[in-house]
Amino acid sequence: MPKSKYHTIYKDLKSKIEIGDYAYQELLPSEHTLVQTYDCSRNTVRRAIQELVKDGYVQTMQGKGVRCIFLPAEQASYTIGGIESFRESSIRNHRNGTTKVLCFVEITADEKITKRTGFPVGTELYYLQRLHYLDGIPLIINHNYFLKSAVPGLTPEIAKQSIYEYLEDTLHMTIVNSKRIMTVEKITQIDEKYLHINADDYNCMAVISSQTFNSDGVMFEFTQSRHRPDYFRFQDNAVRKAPK
Amino acid sequence: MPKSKYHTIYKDLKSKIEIGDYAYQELLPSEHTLVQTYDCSRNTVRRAIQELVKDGYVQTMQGKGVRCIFLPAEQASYTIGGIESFRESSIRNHRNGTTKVLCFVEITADEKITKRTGFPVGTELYYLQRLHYLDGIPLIINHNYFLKSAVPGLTPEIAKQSIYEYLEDTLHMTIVNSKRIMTVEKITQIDEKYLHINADDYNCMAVISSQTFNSDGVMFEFTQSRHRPDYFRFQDNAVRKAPK
DNA sequence: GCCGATTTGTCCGTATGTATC
DNA sequence: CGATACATACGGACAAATCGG
Repeated sequence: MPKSKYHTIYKDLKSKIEIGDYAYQELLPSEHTLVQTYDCSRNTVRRAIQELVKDGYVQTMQGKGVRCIFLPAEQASYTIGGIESFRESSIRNHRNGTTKVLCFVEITADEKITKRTGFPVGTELYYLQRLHYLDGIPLIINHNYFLKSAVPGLTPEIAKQSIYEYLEDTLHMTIVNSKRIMTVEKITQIDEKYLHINADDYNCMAVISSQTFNSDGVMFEFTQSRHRPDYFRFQDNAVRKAPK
Repeated sequence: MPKSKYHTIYKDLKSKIEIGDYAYQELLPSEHTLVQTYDCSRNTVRRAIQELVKDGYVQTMQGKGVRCIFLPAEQASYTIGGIESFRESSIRNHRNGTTKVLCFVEITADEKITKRTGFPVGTELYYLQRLHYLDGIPLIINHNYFLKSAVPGLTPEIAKQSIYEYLEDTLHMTIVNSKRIMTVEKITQIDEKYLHINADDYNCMAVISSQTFNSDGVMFEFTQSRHRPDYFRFQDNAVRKAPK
């Protein structure tokens, strides 16, 4: 939705890089040049470049310039990265994603749930189990805990489509950030049953546990995503901070 | 190393949050107030806050303020996150890390290596296998490929200590960013042998493949890190971008 | 509902520092 | 050494969202 100037420039540069207008290892035009190109201040150009750095598209070098380090990813497998709904990443990867709701109940957080999710004891929650298929193959089992007060009117029908679409488009919630922990865990009987994995083949799952916050600073979701290991691929770009 | 004003403010606010001066869900002082506190411009304060957002420490809300969303992590297990050497993360987690060099050879990239690492065919490389112990337990096997021309004078002795220390302190290289892909892969005989894992117990490993760039825009390292699944824990904070 | 005060978001122009060539 | 390029910092202006009266 951001139609700000810096965001426009960011998108323009990003697409130019993806198209190949700026090749791998090539220098982008200098900030001064970009200021003239986009008729804006240097701060605005710098902000756009900053976003590209975060994406791992370019690298700034004081005194030298801004170098493109974008390499088109091998889209062989299904990749995930930022905060995305299953539906969004399906579309981005040009796949056909569908969802089956295995379980949809209202629960109240007890000690055990509190320990796992971080919701205080007594909090009213929706608990869902959902199975995500990609091109007909069951890949992911999600265990979602949603804060009932923040996500009113959730139904199994919505859960079958896209909950994030409902939150953002209907409830006008803004999803902001997500703390995630990735681990590898033993396969469970539920995993085995729904994902059709042979434990002789793989006896582990890739697990992403996440706490997600909205723009009111409320943690409204805790989710444990259990991924079939042979289809799991998580991409990331990290920027080094000088130690100390 | 950065002794800039915004970095000083960033560190100060960060430590205040970690100490608990600003509690979970509490609002930080307004930008205007912070400007007076630190005697600087608003831009400088905003930049410091921006860093805290990236760290997942705070959340900004237009018209409301800046909310602290920092929760002290359960440091039960060994967590990794940003670009860090094994030595650095050992220290951060208050553990005793040691390294054993299993293999140290000079090789030239062939088709197979090129496909895996992204180094062009014919590139001269150091190839290392290293085993990392934490408190005496073998946890990680690293397969490192270093660009020989960018990392001259590397020795097994250095590899036993910290390669990043050598790169940064001795060669004065600046490590900038790292593209990482996390997957789950089947355990190999090498893994089994050195990490003492029983394949009946876990037959998978958490694998992080990374391409790392220095400030010259040169990809000087490709590494595959294979982690014992029962000790693997990767932390992350993602910021949602509006879809489209 | 309106209005004004507060707070963050965007954008501009300028000046100075630092690194590269 | 000077020219170029990015990094830091300042101050000001207006927009957008929020909140209280």
